[in-house]
Amino acid sequence: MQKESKRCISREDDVCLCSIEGIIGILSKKWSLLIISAIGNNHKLRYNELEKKLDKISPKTLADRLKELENANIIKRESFAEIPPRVEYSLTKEGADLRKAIMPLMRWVSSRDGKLSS
Amino acid sequence: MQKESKRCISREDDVCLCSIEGIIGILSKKWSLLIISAIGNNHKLRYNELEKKLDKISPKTLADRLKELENANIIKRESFAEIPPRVEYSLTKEGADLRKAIMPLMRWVSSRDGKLSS
DNA sequence: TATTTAACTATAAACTTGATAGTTTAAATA
DNA sequence: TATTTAAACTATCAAGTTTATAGTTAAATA
Repeated sequence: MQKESKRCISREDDVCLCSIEGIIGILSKKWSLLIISAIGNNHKLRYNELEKKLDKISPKTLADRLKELENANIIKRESFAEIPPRVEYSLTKEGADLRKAIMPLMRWVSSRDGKLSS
Repeated sequence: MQKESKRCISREDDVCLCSIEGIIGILSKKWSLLIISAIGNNHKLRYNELEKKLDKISPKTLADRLKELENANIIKRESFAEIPPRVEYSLTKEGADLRKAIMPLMRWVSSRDGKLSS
């Protein structure tokens, strides 16, 4: 009861009982939403395909975010023992659900950014 | 054409043409989504009501995010010449649209965090 | 032996966020 | 009269995150 209200954004409305310590803290990091969208839109992506699509991300940040999202069970990493090595990232079931949940946001963002740049 | 593809997450799918330089960069900062949700869920909130609802945010970060969201035309700031001073934050029309776009995400987040903490 | 390529790792600088104390204003209180 | 009170911040420095850039690893090939 009281434990819950501490981490509530609102008591009247149950839209959000989330704390920054949870998954929202990961999604609020720079690049997370774009990484999830990119992988989702392309079904599978390799590390350097992501690097290109996400124009300007640093390799450290990309590697850190991928690990974090993998640990959170949002994305899956598959590596193939080839030379040069090949690693493919895709969304898990949970990641695909999350992607659906962020699509309205991404649409809103692209329509707004579109308006400005057109 | 080429200008667009540089900042595209995907060319096949128009769900996201957004770059981290735009509004997504602001929304990807820590606390932004929770601030927008909190204000939206409560219609209007004062600075220190936000501070309490957003348990653990620092005053600097809250002040910075509020200014940034105000500049981006997501929230509106109204101050009243009283002692002690009163300032109320609410969503603009654009902010309200954004909030609608974020609701599926917030619901997904709270159902997932809920599972973990129950 | 040197080269090639994907997928990172290492490191130091730049930028963002956090913790804590302090500022401002004027009415209410001691 | 001096002190207290309260909201909405600002100032400052420490801590954490992101960037830029160079380097590592592996094995087939020139």
